Amino acid sequence: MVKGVALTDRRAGAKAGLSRERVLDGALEYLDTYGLPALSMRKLGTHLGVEAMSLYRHVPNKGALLDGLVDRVMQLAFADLQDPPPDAWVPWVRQFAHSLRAALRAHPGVLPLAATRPVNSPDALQMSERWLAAMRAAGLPLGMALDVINVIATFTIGHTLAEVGQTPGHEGTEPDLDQRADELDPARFPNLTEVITTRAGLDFDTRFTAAIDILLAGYAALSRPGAAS
Amino acid sequence: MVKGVALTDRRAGAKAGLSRERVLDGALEYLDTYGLPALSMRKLGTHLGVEAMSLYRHVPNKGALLDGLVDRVMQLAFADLQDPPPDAWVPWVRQFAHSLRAALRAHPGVLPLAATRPVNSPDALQMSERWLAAMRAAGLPLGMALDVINVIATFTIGHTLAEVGQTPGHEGTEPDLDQRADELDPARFPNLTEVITTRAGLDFDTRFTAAIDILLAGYAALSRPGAAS
DNA sequence: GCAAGGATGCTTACAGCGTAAGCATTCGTC
DNA sequence: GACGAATGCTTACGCTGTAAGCATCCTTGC
Repeated sequence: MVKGVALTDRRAGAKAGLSRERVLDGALEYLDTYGLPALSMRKLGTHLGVEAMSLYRHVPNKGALLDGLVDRVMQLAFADLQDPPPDAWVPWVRQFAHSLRAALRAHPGVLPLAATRPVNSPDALQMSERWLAAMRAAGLPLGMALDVINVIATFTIGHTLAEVGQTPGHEGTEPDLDQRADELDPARFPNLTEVITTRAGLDFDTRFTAAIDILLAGYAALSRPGAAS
Repeated sequence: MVKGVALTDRRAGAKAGLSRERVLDGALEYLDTYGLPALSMRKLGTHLGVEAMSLYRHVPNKGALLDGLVDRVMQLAFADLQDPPPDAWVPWVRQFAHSLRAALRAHPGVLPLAATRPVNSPDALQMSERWLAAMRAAGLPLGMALDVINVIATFTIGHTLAEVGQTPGHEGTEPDLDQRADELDPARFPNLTEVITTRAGLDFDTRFTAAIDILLAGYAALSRPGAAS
C-alpha cells in the first residue's frame, strides 16, 4: 500500500462525511455490537472508516462522547412519550418507567454510563421542565413531582442494571444463574436452590412492574388531599 | 540510587507483608482518597510500597480486585445487621436499606462497581440464604422475599448512584446544581428554577426514606392474607 | 479564474495502562 | 545445611486517550 493512503482511498483533507451525529451513531452502534469495554477511539475510528484523531474534530474527548451517548439514548427513550396529561399523572409516570427500561435494555452498553453520568443537556433540561409543569398542573406539589420522577428513574436504572448484568454473557466468563445452580450445595443453601429450581422471584418483568405500581400507588395516596403533613 | 534498590530498602524476595487482605484494604483506601479512575495497579503498588506486578501474587487480575472491593463493602454494610427476626421483616428490610446506603456513601468509589458487578462470593451467598430463610419464617413466600430484597437493593443502588453523582466534585469539572442555577433562564425553565431556589424535592435523605417506606408498605399489604392473586 | 482562509482528516508522538514471562531472593521444612 | 515453595522485582508487549502539527479539500470573495 502506498504510503499516505488511508483506510479508504481518500487523501488527507477529503471529506469522510463525519459529523457529531455520525460519530455518536457509530459509537452507539459499536457499543451495541461489541460492548462498552471494547469501545476505544481507535476502534470507533476504524469502524467509521477514519483515523482515531479525526473523531476529535467532532467531539472534544471521549468523556463527552459517552455523555452524548447517554443523552441520545434518553432521547430515544422518551421520543414517543407525550407530555403528561393534566388529569392522570399516574399512568403517565408508569409509561415513563417502562419506556426508560425498554430503552436501557435496548442499549445495555450505555447503561453503566447512564447510571454514572448525570444528564444535563439542554434537551434533557427542557424535558424535565415540561414534565414538572404538567405534573404540577395535575395537582402534584413541585417537590413531590420531582421526587416521583427521580425515584422512578433511579429505581428503573438500578433494576435494569441488575437485570442486564445477570442475563447475557455479560463480560467474559460470568457464569449465569443456572450454571451456578450446579455448584450450589442444596444442603447448605436450600432456599437459594429452591429459587433456582422453581424460579420464584426471578421474573424481572413482573418484579419491575409490581415495584413501579407499588411506588405509584404510594405517591398517589400521599398526594391526595386527606394526607397529613 | 543504586540500581536494583526498590521503592523501599528491601531486596527482591524480601517480605513486604503483602496479602490479599492488605491489597484489598489498600485498594479501598486508595479508592476512597483518589477515586475510581485514578486506581491503577501501578499506583496501588506504590501506595503499598511495592511494584505493580507484585500485586498479582495475591490477586489474579484487576477485575478480581474490583470484585473483591465490592464484596468487602457489602460485608461492611451488613456487618452489624442481625438476621431478620421472625415477626418483623418490615423494619428489618428498612434497616437493610439504610445500612446499604450508608456503606455505599462511605465508599462512593465502589458504587459504580457494585452497580455493575453481580456479587457471587460465598459469603454473599450465605447472607442471602440466611435472609431468605428468616423472611420466609416471617411469613413471606420465597418469591416475594427475593423480590423485596432485590427491589430494595436495586433501588438503593440506583438512588445512591444519583446521589453521589450529583453532590461532590465528582470527576473533573462537573458543575454542581447551584452553579448551574445561574445559567438557567428563569423564563424558559420556571419550574426548574423554583426547584433550585426552594430546594423542593432535592432532599436525598427524605426522598430515600419515603420511597423505601412506600415500597415496604406496598409489599406488606401484598403479603397479607386478604390480598388477591 | 483564482487567491485566501477555514474546515477536515491524517501522522507522529508521549505517557500511562493491564499483565505475561522469567529472574532473584528469602522463608519454611526437613 | 539443602531444597522447594513463596514472594517480589524486572523487563517487555500491545493497548489506551489525546496533544501538536501537517496536508488536503471546500468555501468564499473578488
